[in-house]
Amino acid sequence: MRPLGGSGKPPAMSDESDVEKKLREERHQKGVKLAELGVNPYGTGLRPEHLTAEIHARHEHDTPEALEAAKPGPYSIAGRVVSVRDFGKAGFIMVQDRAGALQVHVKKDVLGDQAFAPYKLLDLGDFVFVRGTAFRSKTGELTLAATEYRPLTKTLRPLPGKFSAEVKLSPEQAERVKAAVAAVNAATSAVEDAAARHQVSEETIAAQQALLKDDPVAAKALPHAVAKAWAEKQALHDTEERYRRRYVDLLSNPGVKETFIKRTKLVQFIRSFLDARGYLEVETPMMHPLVSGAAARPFKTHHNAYDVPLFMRIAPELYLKRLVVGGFDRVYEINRNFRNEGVSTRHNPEFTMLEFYEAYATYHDLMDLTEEMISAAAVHVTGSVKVKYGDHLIDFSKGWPRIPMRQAIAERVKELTEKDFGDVERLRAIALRKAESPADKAAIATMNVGELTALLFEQYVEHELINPTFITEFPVENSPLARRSDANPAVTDRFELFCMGREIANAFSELNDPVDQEQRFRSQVDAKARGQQETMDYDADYIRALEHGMPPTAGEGIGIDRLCMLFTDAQSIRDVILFPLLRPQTSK
RNA sequence: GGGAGCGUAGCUCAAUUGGCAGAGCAAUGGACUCUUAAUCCAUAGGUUGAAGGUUCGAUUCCUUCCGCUCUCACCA
Repeated sequence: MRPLGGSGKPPAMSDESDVEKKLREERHQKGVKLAELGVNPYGTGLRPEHLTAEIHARHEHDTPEALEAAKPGPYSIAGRVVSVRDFGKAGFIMVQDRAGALQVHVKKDVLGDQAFAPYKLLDLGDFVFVRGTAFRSKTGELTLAATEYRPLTKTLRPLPGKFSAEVKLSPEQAERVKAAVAAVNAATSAVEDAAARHQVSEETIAAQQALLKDDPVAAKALPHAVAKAWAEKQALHDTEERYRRRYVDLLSNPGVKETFIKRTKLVQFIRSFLDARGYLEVETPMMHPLVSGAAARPFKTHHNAYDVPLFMRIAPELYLKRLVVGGFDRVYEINRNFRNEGVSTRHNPEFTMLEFYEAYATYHDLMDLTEEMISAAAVHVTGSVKVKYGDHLIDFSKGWPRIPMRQAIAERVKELTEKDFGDVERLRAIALRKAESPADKAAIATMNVGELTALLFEQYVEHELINPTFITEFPVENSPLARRSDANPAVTDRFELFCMGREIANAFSELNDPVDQEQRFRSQVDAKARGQQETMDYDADYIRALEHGMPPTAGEGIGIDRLCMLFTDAQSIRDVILFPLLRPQTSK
C-alpha cells in the first residue's frame, strides 16, 4: 500500500487554527488506519451501477412485506455520507449522490469483522461504495441492507452544520409540513436543556403528525422536514465563506444547488429556442484590439508574441454583425463580457450575455421573439409563468406593454407633454430637481436633449417597471449603433426590456449605413478626447464590413445573470454566479 | 471611490452598564444491531478579524488596518 501523502502528514495550511489542524490530523490518522486494514483511503475503480433516485423510484410504492419477500437487488451506489447514526455493531448512514440520497443499513453480522472495521473509521463527509438489497426500515424508510461496504475517499475537513435528506412533496403538502415544522421548532426552541428538548421535540412531532394523519405522505415527511429545518439553521450562512468556498456552500445549503441547476436549464432552453429558429451559435473573440460594442471601461491585457495591447471584450456586437455581413444571417453567442467597473448586487465584472442577430427582422420582430422566449423560459425554469421575486409576483404572460420613452416619462411627470421634449431647458430644469450632488448638477448642465430624456427616464420611470415592459424610441445620442427611426431622426428603432425596475434586454434595428456609422464613431472618439471614459474606439474594419453591405438586421442583448436572478428569486448577482469576483484574501 | 453595518470555538449563535468568554451541533473516549436532530455517560475545543490606545480591568469604548454585506456613484 502506498503511504499517505509525501511526508505522511496532511498538507500544512498557514492560516488555520490549532483546532482545525487537530481535526484534520484525527481524520488523517483514520486514513492511515484504513491503509493498515488494507483499504486505500483514496482508492479507485469501483463504479456504482445505480443512482439513489432510481432505487427510490423503483420501490416507491412497495410495502415492507413485498420488499422483504423479493429482496430486490443487489444495487450498488456510491456517494458522500451526509449523516451517520451509529449503534456500535450496526448503523444507519445516508449516502448522497448527484440525484438524491438513500439510507444504508450496515450490520456487523452481515458484513463480517473485516468489512465492518472500515465502517468504524467513517467520518461525516467521506465517500463510500455500498452494495446491498432494498428493504423498508421499521420507520418505513427505503433502505439498502449493505452486503458490501467499501470506503472510497477519506475527507480531512469537516463539513459545516448538519445534513438532511430531501423529501419530495407537492406544494400543498409542503405548506402543511412547513406549518407543522414551525410548530415543532417553536415548541422545542423554548426549552433549554438538551435532553428535555429532545423529549419535547418528539412529543410535538408526534402531535403534529397526528394532525396530518389524513395525509400519510405529509405525516411521514414531517420528521425529515424538522431535520431539514434544523440542518438549514446549521448550514453555512457566512456570505463571504459561501462565495469563497462555493463547494461547501453547494453541499451545505440545498437551495444553492437548485439555483445553479435552474441557471443551466435557462441557458439550455435559450439555446434550443434559438436553434429551433434557425439561429447558429458562434464564438467570437474575447480579446479585442479595440474597445467596441458598448459604453464601458475595459480590462487591459497584453499579448507577448505580438507585443500588442489587448482589451477583454465589453461586448461581442461588432463581430457578430460582421458575421451577418458574411452571410450568417441568424447568429447568437452566449458568453462572458468583461467590464472594468464597480461591483454591486447587480454587477459582476465578468457577466454572461446572450447576443443574437436576425437579418430582415426589425426591433418589432425582436419584441415578439423576446416575449415568446422569456415567457416560455419562465415556465421551463420555474414551472410557472408567474414568478415570485422578493415581495412581488412577476407576470411573464405574453402581451407586454410597449411604450415610447417620452410617453413613459410624460405619464409620470405631469407638467411635461410629449411636445416639451424639444425644449432642452425645460427638461434640464426637471432633471435638476432630482439631482443631489454638485457633480450630478454639473453633468446635467451640459446635457443635450437626448441625454436629458434618458436621464429623466432613469429618474422617474425605470424603478417603477415591475412587470416586463418594453420601452421604445431611445434618443439617438446614447444609441451609437442603432438605426435612426424613419419617422423621427432624433430617436432610434430601439427598445429595452425592463423588469423589477431593471434593464433585462437591449435591442435595436441595426445601423447598416456605413456613412452614418462612421460619423457616430467619430463622435465617440471626440467624446473620448474630451475625457469621457466609457466610449467606443473607431473600428475601421467594421466600417469596411458595412461597406460590403449588411442586410437590414435587428439585434439584441440579454443579461443572462440578471434574468437568472429573476427566475431564482436571487437578490444578488453573486447568488447566480458560481464563483463571483471577490477581493483576494490576504489573511484569514 | 463615498456612506452605513458586521467580524466571538470547525458550523450556527449567546455574553446585562466595561467585571470569571458560554450553549447547541460537529469532534474525541466509552455504551448501544431499526435510527430519522438517534439516545446515554465522559472529555477536549478560544490570540473574541489584526495592530495600537483609554482603563485596575476591553468581546464591549476610541484610532488605524484587513475582509465581507448593504447602499450611492460608474454601469448591464
